Amino acid sequence: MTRPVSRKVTAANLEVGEQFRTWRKLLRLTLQQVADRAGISVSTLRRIERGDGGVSFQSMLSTARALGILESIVSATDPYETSFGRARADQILPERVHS
Amino acid sequence: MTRPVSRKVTAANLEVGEQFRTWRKLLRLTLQQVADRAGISVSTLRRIERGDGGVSFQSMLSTARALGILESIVSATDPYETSFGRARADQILPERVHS
DNA sequence: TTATTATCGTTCATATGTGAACATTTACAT
DNA sequence: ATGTAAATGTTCACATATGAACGATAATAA
Repeated sequence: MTRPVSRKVTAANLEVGEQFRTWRKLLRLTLQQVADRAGISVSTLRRIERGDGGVSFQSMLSTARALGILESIVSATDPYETSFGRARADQILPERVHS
Repeated sequence: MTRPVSRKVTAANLEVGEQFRTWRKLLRLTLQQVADRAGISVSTLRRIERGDGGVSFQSMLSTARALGILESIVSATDPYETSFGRARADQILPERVHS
């Protein structure tokens, strides 16, 4: 990444990290337990919760799965979940691109 | 990442990549345009859309911001957006951890 | 208190993501 | 059909994420 990361992105990264930590606490799991379930190291999980930029998206998704919120993330990026996406899709896209 | 990534995570990664691409098409933007707005290279953006594992979370968030769906992702991971999170939070957590 | 566990903050070697450049193929408009 | 822009798929040097190990601190229980 050549260009410095925008503040909004940094803030989002930080917030997601805190939310992951909150999820873990709600589930009464330790860093070790979640790391094991996610298949990542405790080091990386701590980086995630710290909002440390640069953690791989895979590690994030694996952690999300370990916390039971993977589907939630996937739906959040689905254009067809928004009125804008549904409205524009019919005009622009020939057909649904994803299932 | 020592342990192989789970199939569900791989599928999620793939799906998010497709969705990002759909968003870009809906907005009638080229790879170059989105990459510029996100502050990442076209190479990385292509890896994202391809669902190529291992792209940094920062790059994903930067791209999400360029597509206008950053907030959507952040709320997707918010425990307080779920009934479970709200219900358990009062019992377990002393106070809200994040704003 | 003491013991036990969890979390934190380092450092370091290794693995891997990143950006750039190139040629090639596809898509789109005229 | 022809020309132009976009997308693709390599390769490569460089930057950086990853996992492990260490000690220190904090939290929890006995």
